[in-house]
Amino acid sequence: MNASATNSEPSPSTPAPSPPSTLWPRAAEPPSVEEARALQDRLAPEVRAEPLDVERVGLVAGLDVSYTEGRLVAAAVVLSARTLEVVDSATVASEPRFPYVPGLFAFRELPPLIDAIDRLGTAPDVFVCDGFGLAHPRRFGLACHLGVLLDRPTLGVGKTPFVGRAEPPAPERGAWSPLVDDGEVVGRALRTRTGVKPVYVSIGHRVDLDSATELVLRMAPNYRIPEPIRRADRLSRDHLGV
DNA sequence: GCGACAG
DNA sequence: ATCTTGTCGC
Repeated sequence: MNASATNSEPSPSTPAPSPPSTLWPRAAEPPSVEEARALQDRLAPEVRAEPLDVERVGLVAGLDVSYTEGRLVAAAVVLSARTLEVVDSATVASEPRFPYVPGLFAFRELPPLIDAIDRLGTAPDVFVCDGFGLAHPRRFGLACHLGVLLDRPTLGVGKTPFVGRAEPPAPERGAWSPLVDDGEVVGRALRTRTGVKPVYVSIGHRVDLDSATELVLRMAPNYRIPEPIRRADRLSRDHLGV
């Protein structure tokens, strides 16, 4: 549609290249910090919140990345939503190609995570990310980015607050309070274990906050961190040799 | 301008 | 993320 919207140097005889930043992370070069923020602003309107029938979710994927001196291992672990048993998994070893910059987490972890997901032999119904989705300065955290990229349901689970504020939920498991940023509800502080500090849930794409909350609670019957993420964390760490 | 800042 | 021991509590 907007074929002339991209400003680039005149290229005399080169076939029109597709817009590189739009295709990221398939693009060869990582974007600059400025380009990365602009890309988030451009893609944020694509995010859709819609109800997800949690009863009918069969497979849930957990994603995480572990690091050690210039190396990283990304892991994707697929669990049966009903039994929480691992039915599939994949890892990929690589090197960080983008620094850790708060707000640009996806540009660091998405490339290896995509690779790991590509190596799966199953098609998960939902992807659970270690981090945030809508609860992000530009409303486009890692979980949103992955969801829009795959056009699949995604959600984020963070261990510490990033943006917004939430009252402490009641101490019982299942209790939650809205996570509000700039007058907007961007997620929930959710108690997955009675008497233990909450996790922070936000939608990524193609789920709504109620569905996300229900799913996270279901995936975390015994520990604070949802089982898919726990397994991905362990797998990536083991594969790294730490 | 200063501090805060997912993992 | 990672660097790190013991310790309080169910």
